[in-house]
Amino acid sequence: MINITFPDGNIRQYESGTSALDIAKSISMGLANKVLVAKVNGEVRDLMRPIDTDASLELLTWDSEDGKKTYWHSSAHLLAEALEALYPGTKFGIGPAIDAGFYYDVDMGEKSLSTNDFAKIEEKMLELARKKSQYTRKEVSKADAIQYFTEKGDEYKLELLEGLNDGDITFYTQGDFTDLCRGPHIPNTEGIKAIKLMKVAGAYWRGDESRKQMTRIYGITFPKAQDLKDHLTMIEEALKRDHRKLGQELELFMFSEKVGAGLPIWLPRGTALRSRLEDFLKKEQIKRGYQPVITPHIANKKLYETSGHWAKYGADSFQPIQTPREGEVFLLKPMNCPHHCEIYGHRPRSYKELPLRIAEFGTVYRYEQAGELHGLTRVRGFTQDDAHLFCTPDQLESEFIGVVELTTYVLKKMGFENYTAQISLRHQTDRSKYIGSEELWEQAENAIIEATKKIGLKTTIEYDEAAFYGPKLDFMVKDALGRSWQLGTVQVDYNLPNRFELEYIGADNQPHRPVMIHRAPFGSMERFIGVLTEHCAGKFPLWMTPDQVAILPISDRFSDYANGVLDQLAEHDIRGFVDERAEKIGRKIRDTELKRVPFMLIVGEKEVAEGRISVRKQGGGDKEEDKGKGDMGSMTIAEFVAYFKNLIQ
RNA sequence: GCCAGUGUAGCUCAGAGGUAGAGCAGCUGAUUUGUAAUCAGCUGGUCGGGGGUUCGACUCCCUCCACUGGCUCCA
Repeated sequence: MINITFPDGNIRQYESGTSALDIAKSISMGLANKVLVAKVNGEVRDLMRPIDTDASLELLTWDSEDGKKTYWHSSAHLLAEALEALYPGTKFGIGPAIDAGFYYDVDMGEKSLSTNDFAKIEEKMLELARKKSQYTRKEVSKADAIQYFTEKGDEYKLELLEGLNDGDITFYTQGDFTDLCRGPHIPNTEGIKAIKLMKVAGAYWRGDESRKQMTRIYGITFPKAQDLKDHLTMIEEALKRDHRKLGQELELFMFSEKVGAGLPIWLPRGTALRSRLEDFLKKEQIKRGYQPVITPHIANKKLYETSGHWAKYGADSFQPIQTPREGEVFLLKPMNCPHHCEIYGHRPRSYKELPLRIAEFGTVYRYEQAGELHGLTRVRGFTQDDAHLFCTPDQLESEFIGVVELTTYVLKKMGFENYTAQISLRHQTDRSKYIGSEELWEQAENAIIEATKKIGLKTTIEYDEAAFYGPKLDFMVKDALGRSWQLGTVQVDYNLPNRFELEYIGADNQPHRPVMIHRAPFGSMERFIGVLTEHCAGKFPLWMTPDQVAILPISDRFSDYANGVLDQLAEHDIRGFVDERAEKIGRKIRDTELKRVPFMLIVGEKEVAEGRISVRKQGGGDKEEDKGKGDMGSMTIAEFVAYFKNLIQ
């Protein structure tokens, strides 16, 4: 007999060799029907596998992350089975579960798959699912595995096998499809009821651009049709928050083919918003001892030869600017740091003036690949809220911590709670992409790791995400569709001070090399505002929103009174406009709601007579159930100003 | 840059080998209005650019550009 411990601490005895599914059945048939996979001593395993030692057991259903992942991974196998049935000769790469669904990378030879083929594949998958095929696990020797895939002619699986040890190899079979797979899987295909293929994409084999591009098919499945429906509705809702859509509707920014791809143009309302963010940070930086500077948008090529940017990115950048003078070459500024290094180095520096913090809202230009451009979040010309801190090695930690605190403060002030602080380190083995000595890199990496530990910042570690001159601490935030973007960044750099031969005279009267911190709390104004827009669905925090109030006269007889109200509010730094159109009040309210103006002040006969305003708060959006919820009744102007000020703090 | 898709009026979209349509927006007029769309009339498009096939192309083919979703990249 074996002792099985359940998550609630309960212990029950079973015969050795009992499967998790049997155990589930012993508890209730309802559970047995729902359970997808088991967690045995912390390891996720097939339900059918016998348990032969004392163990802790968790029975995972659709409600758990691991349950969903297993279900989706099994769905990927079902997709593969369907593809093999419909397109014989298809070769298979990998087919994992992802955050929402799964994909399979396949090589279909000459066949070019498009979304038009989806219906047919989905139908096939459903047909196969209804056969209730078991997912059966089989341990195979490496030799047998190689033989199987050699006969099948699947070179991708053979390549995957190369990386596996004999004795460690398992096959899973459901229906007519057998796959090399570690598992685990759900018991059978019966529970896969709702299937939707989402998109096709090219994906390089093993993520390597130099290798074959395979066809990646994304899909998602659910146990109930309603779940799929809800999922699709959720995506639709998310698309309404897309900053590209809202940016157009709210007239924040635009693009023009004539100006060029990836070059955002800020409209008046967007500029107002952006300026407010800039002013906020500028003020904060002054408080914290930063000195604003301004540097030009182009610089001599020599500057970037010194910094290393020319060697690293020159060929893939906007190409050099020639002048009438032969041999004279300028580049559009891709980064501000070389300029700031020049500022540091323009005269001898004493340890007494360190840390030196110089800040610039610096606009930079990078030739991002055409397929990469994306609204405001990936552009070719953007403004970094950049600063460079030059300090002694002793000051590094406290400066670093100060910068992290500023960044988290800014994020909080903007209403971002769900960000990840990611330590971006070098590639674990390939060191060819970086400049600088091993020793300096280690120093920089340790500095980041130690400092974040010290302030108790929760971090994740990602390899192969460092800048070419140093490691980074990146603040990652997700957009409406769950895509992750880097906003704020803090980077410790020992390399550029070397390349620019920066020095300070220490207390010992000897020259020393400063350490440099690059940092940008927003990251770039463009990306930040893009992601911010999606987070608040266009309803920006009151203090930064372009128009805070709209004054809506019931008819033009009350225009004078309305304008008087506007003037009075302006005296209290409350900004807005009067809607003097000859429209009904319902119309004015609707238009104002769509513009996401936080407050509507309605004035008519009654208000004029009493010297008051009727206040309506912006509703929850264009939804029926949110309508009519915002009426706050009547106030005096002074009451409204007090209420408003209190909201802003 | 690569794979797949899209491109019709300012916006959202319909249409289609015989020369383009709706709603909203805009303009004009009427309406003076009480918490999410007042009514009427009018204007508006070399159907993304270029090339080809055809008696005829917005429609079919090629190519370029832009955009969308991924991949790779991201100082």
